[in-house]
Amino acid sequence: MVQYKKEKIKENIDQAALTVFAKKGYRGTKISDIAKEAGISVGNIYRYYKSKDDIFYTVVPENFAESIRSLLVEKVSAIKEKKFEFIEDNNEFWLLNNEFIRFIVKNRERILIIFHNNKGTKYENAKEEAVYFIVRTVKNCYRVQYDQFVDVNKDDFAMKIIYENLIHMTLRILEEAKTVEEVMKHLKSINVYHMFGITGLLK
Amino acid sequence: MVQYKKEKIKENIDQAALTVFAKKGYRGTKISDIAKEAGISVGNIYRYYKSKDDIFYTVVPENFAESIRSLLVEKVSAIKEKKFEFIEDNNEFWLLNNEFIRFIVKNRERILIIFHNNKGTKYENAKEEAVYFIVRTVKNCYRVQYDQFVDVNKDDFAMKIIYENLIHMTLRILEEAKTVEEVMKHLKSINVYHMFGITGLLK
Amino acid sequence: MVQYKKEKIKENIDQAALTVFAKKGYRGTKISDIAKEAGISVGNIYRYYKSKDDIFYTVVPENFAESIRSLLVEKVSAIKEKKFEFIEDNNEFWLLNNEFIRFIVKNRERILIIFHNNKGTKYENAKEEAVYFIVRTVKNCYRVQYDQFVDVNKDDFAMKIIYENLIHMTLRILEEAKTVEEVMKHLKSINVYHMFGITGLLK
Amino acid sequence: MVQYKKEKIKENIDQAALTVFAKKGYRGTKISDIAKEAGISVGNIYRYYKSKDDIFYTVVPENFAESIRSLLVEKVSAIKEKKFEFIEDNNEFWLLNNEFIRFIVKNRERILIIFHNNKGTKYENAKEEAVYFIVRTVKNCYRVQYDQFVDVNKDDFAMKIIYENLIHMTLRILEEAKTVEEVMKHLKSINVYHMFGITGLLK
DNA sequence: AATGAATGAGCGTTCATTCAT
DNA sequence: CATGAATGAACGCTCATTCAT
Repeated sequence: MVQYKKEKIKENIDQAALTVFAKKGYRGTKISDIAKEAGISVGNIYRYYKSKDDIFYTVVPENFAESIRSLLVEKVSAIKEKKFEFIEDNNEFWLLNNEFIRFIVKNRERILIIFHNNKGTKYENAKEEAVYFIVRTVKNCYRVQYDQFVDVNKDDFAMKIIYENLIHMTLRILEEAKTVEEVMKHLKSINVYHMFGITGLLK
Repeated sequence: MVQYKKEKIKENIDQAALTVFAKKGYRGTKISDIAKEAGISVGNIYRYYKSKDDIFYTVVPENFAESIRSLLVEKVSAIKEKKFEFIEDNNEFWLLNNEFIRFIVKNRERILIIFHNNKGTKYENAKEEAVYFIVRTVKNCYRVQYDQFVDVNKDDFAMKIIYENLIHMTLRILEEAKTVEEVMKHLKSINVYHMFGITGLLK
Repeated sequence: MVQYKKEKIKENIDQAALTVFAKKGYRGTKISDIAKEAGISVGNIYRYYKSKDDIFYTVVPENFAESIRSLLVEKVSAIKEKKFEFIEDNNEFWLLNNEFIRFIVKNRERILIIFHNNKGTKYENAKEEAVYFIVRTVKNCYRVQYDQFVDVNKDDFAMKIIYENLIHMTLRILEEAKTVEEVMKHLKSINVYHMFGITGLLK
Repeated sequence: MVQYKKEKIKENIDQAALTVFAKKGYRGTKISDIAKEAGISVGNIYRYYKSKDDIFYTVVPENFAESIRSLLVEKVSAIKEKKFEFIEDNNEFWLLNNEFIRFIVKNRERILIIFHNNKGTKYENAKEEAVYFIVRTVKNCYRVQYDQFVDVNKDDFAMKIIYENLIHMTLRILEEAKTVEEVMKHLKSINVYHMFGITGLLK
């Protein structure tokens, strides 16, 4: 029972920390903000965590960041198997499957923190690294068109920017859309946009 | 000579401030960071500026932010006059003219600060406002297709995200490309990408 | 209990602030002086007050300064009603009534700060203004003698000095005498001195 | 010639220092204030003086403070020889002789600094000490009346206050009157006031 | 020798962390 | 255990003092 209560408080802190970190960023977040959000005292937080860093890397652990990276690898790799026609009539396209969406919606704060509000943390390069991997995968997937494009335009960097912003758009959707359905709808729109855009560009 | 030297130091501080503010944001920047970057002492900065705010709003003045806004208005409004065919064979398309590019390249840090690293400054809503305006203009430009799309998909938000990211991509290019030529090349790519994407989406 | 403690600390700070401000003046007072006098840490003061100014104008509020001014108006105006004979055999003379003395003794530091140690505060002109008012009142009271004296001696300034120093003597008494009785006794002496002096001068 | 010039600059600094110290007090005075007043550069001041303290105790030397004290001793002691009748028809009374007035007018800033604007300096107790001496002298002079008064009223402190304020009034006159004549005129008034006051009190 | 730009110690203030209750 | 008051290190800024020219 005591154990239960203790666990409950920890969860409150965790959720409060996620909320506040996602809203104000690491540096902009005061311990007192988290305490207020969690409905407990400042001092009590230190019964559960030994520092601001400890809270941060517990609620947004490095292995979660790696999971996201792996998931991205898996999802992006899956593109190879898909055909372009999927875009318009198939919801299974790219990232758009319920399981995945549910996952990112459930972990929206964590993801936003890792890729968006990461000033002062280890994740400052997270977005860059994710993009690097995605672009590499896309290269392999659309090798012919991609190489041709890059060869002709010498613009590997444009690809990087474009995929970085595909991530960015996804994050923005997570930031404002709260339900799986909403997120799904917006993601569909930006994926159509992206597929037409990237296909047109590589043509 | 003394005057020259003094002017030189001020320029050093300005450049150092731009560099550090663009990298660490307003709040993340310590006066000592700027001093170190400028190669002078902390106290000496206060011979040239009377506060951190003074430095910030001198190197990134509000009327510059307004210039950018006006320029965006002008540029985006110009879309109305253009036809889609311009995309592929005409460099005059959208933002792509030398004068404009040279301007944004010259002012890259300033622009990055206003739209990217603006926490704790008056510019916190700059990106949102710019996007709001652009979307409104685009609505008028592509009224029929736009209304149809939003009507069918109820996804005004996707449009907002897409244009926000058009800006974001431009900023990312500015962040990494240093020469007018590079910026121009990358901008062309992402504009082709965007035009195909938006046209495909609204179809 | 906690509430009690908190209130106690605030009172400690207030008293410490009054003591130190009265001794060293506003500018000469460091937050660390107040902290030391109050027996607490520097940072802790900021749990109770948000700035040095906040401390100052809380312990010496502007409306207190106005009360003093009003009280002086009232007391000095009362001179008109009194006759000179009161001097020697009547304690009701001028400022000398228990209620008033008790008030100024209770608020000794505050009064000293307002009229004596006011560099860098809103009260820099408090003494000058009080003197101006008193001289004006006295002029009306002793109009004939006063005009004659000033006319003959062209020495309005001497009157200003004399009343300024009547205030000054009162302040000095407050500075060193701690009890109502002591203050009363000394005030009586200086009032006798003053009445003989001013009467002799105007004769 | 160079020596002459150097001496001239030193005098400028001295005069500037006196002016500014008298106006703003020791702590309120910046080296740059003195430099500006002297019409030279900040750095140059350090060719003539090695610190702010050095300037201060050069322009207001401790032996000058002692001279003033001695002069007061001499002047106050002279009271013994005078009779009360001097008050009204004799300008030689007490401090009122040309030589003395000319001296204090000439050294007005120094005197004001020692007795008035002495926060943060060795002279913080100068006024108190001067008063102590004067009161002691007066005690001897008017021994009979004084002892009687103090005996009856137990108010040694009132005497202290009264003489302190005689000094204070003199200082205020020095502060605002610039010519020997003016100072003389005002001093006469306050001396009449004082003699009537003290005589009345001791009666 | 003169200038005024440069330095850094110190004060006011904030906030992560500790501790008395 | 929980609380929130207390602490002190660190940042923004000022100004006495030093130094390059």
